[in-house]
Amino acid sequence: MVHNHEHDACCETHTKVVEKVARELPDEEILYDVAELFKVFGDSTRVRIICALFESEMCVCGIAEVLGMTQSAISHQLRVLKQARLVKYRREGKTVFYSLADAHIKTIFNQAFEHVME
Amino acid sequence: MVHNHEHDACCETHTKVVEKVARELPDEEILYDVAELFKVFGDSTRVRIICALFESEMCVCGIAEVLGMTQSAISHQLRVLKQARLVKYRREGKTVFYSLADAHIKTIFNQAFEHVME
DNA sequence: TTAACATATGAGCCATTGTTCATATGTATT
DNA sequence: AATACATATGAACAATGGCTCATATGTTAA
Repeated sequence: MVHNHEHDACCETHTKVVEKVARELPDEEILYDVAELFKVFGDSTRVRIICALFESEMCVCGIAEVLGMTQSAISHQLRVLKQARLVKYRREGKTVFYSLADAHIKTIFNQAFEHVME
Repeated sequence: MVHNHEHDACCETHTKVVEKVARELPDEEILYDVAELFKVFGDSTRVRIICALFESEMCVCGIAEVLGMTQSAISHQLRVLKQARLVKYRREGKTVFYSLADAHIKTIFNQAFEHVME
């Protein structure tokens, strides 16, 4: 038989906790946005781009050279970072320089580094 | 013609920056692990599970009830969180209680919330 | 040991996504 | 205007990933 947990013993017992947690959980929409933000961070190419930009603003082909990837691949990923408002850019002649747009990024990444190095 | 950026004007001009950034970029392996960590955070179901566990330890079917999802779906995601060493669990009879295993998670999530709410 | 409950897991399906390739857009120089 | 360089973008393909369904494992009580 397929499980139906609406009225099983375990959840009956813990109804108080379930209701409390359900009440205090942040809005669906915010949780979705947080997941979307982490999704952007959840790719090693984008992580490497962000870490490169921690050091200095860079042009697209500069980033491509540092990471050993094609200009097209980098440009596509910069688009993702741009849409998430994580990078900003300025044009200088033919060249476009990208840099980080948000101060929270550094804090988030520092904590992440601490976690993976423990 | 296919672009070849090994010796173009832009990267010639910015060689200094490229070399500096390439030198200071963290190890490949660490950057990969950081991306893997964010990948785990980059799903709204897992974000909701983590936020639920911020409030209280919970059993699997309790989490399933709070999120309105099947026990199987939650169990699969808890496995991912377990493998990333983000949650721990204790058994009490038939029930398994999950809770958060790492203090960095709270800090990372607080910063993420601040970013999406600005 | 049999039945019932709580959780875990493997296979399969559908959707998402990162890269490549080709090409378009934008800018400066001649 | 024509060429060259820097960047952006669309289509297509392969790979990844989350959920469902069925079933297995683990635990307790009768």
